[in-house]
Amino acid sequence: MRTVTIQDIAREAGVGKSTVSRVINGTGYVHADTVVKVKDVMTKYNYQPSAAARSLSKKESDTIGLILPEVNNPFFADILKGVSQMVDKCGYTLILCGSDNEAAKEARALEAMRRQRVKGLIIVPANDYSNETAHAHMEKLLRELGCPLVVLDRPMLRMDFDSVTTDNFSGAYSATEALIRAGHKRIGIIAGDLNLFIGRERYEGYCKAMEQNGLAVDPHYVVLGKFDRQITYEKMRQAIRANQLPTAYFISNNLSEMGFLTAIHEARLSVPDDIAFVGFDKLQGQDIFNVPYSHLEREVLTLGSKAAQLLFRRFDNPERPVEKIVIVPRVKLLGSELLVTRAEG
Amino acid sequence: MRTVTIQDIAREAGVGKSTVSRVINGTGYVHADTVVKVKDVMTKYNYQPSAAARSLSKKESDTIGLILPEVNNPFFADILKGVSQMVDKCGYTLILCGSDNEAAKEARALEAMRRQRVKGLIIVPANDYSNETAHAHMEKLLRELGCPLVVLDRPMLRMDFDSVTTDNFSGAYSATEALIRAGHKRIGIIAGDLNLFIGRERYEGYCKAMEQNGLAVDPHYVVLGKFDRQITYEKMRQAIRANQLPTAYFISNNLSEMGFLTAIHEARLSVPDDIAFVGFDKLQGQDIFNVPYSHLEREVLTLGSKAAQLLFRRFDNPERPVEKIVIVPRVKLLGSELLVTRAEG
DNA sequence: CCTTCGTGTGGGAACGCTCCCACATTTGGA
DNA sequence: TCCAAATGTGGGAGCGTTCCCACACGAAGG
Repeated sequence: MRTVTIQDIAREAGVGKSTVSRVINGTGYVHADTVVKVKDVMTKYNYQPSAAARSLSKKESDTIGLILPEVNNPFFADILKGVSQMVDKCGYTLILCGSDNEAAKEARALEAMRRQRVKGLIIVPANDYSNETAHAHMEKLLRELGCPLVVLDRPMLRMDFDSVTTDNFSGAYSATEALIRAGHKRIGIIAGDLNLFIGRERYEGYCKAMEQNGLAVDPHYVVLGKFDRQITYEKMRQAIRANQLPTAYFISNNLSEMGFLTAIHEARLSVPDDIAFVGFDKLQGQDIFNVPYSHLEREVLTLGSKAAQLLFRRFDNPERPVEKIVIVPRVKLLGSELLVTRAEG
Repeated sequence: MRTVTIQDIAREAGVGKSTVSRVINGTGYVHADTVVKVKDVMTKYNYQPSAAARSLSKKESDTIGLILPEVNNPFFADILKGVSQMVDKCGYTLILCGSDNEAAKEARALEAMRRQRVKGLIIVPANDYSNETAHAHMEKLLRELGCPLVVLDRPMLRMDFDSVTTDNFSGAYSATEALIRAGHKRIGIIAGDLNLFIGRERYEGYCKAMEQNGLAVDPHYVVLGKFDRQITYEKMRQAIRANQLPTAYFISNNLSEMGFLTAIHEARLSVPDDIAFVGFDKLQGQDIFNVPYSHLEREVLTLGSKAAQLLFRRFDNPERPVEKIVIVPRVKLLGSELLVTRAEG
């Protein structure tokens, strides 16, 4: 039971394969009657043209590659959804690879994408390659790709690629400022991994907001959670036991937030009476509990679909100038009034 | 700047393209020196063979298709992770499509998979096709695929395909039984969509456990949440307002659980003192709150990787008998002692 | 009337691989 | 010593498309 080819369809319909090709692609002149006849035969044999043969012949595939650090992290899953929907809507096929945040796996994924001759690639880099050598290596890999590329979420320094990223600095700044406006003076930060670009940006946004408002950053209130749930949990336990808590925290990401909350609940501290906070991105299902879990909100699905759109726009016009879209997260206060009551002198 | 082909490599290395092909695939006889020479040239030119040309020639691709109802639902995201890792590990490339739980989109995804000539397909059906016509149509589509297939999570009746599914009946049964053993007599159910197979199975498991233990199913305690968060929330509000609560619930899935908890917290009821429950699948981050959120646990990542393994085993031996793996979820009680205190006379 | 253009159609080369076959060289056993 | 097997290599057909070119026909314009 061989798979049916364009030749089979042509023979059955009594036409040449060129005509069938024209019907499939809707190109050139074909008599209306012929179109009907050919389409009938295609339906009858349930024919689907081979993408491999087509892309070999056209020297161009209809696939879009996507490389994500972790496919089941809710944040990346949302990005995936956004990309997937847009890719699907525009008639492309999605090839997905996970890098598990490892440069080696990422390199392998890039090789797979090259073998597949993807028409375009969207990548959330495995890390931010702030190290010069690693950065140069990655840059080389991306250049070698030979297809349009969109860098998503994690910025790559100095790279003139299209990108969709978040304004981490201003996000952290406005989150911290919101706490200050609510009357807090002693504000801490659960910092992320300061070796990562986004970790530093968020830290600096926090510092700047403090400084601008005449508040000092107290090193005792800086918790190095490294974007990790377990680490954050342990550091927070320490801080609680040492009785070294500020009145509020800016928390650098959702995983740290989970570690933070676990420690807080364990110690039977209540939010925001004992401790207030604003987190970067919301926790899934946080709204179940009628507790004021303020956070920075960004349209994550939109991140993904915008990246895909950027790619398609580059297909249409390869010469257009590099476009860097920056998403500014908004502060969403779910318990602002409670925050105010916590204000100190 | 053309992409470099096997011919280019052959010319540069001073050998025939057949030899290069043998080096790439590690087949046949090639002199050790020649291997080194060819590999050097490939590295130098950063050559990657075209997957399209290869699969056209071999009449077989190295891609695996995956169709999921919702890519950003944490449950399916975990499945995706499991599949992705296994597919990657075995040197295949993953093509992903989302069906958004719509039969039409699913059919389009299947067409894409056929065009891509995927070597195998893993599918979580958009719905359970309990309707005869819909079922027959879907069955036809799957048969036409012409490649090995694994049905995942949602069983398709009467279909002799390899599959990995959950024993929903016994899961619901043991969850209900756990509540009974904890001393509860008045036990309700947040039922899922009873038009869906898994919804019915879970409902029947609950009924059976009640019956076997001499307890009656009180229709007042049957909440039809349809696996939907909002619907469950509203129905629960009603039940609370009408003061028609059992002492415990079996909850059919994680979305219902979210709706349930929202209503419970809103009414300031506490778990498990006012109301106890066991849910199907755990809520992400539920362990943040030191509250006894008992649930049915299943290794979701494993679901995905097992499906991939099943597929690969069928590649190795197309004639092997159909294998149906059934995962039995385990009851995980996080507050069993508290449940007991709630026991009635 | 012949030419030109618009419309409709078919054949063949090319895309970059794999795999079969042909052939050359070396090795080893009778 | 000779022949067969093992080792090593290259060429060409074929995979299923697209696309260029050739061609056929009728209508319109000179």
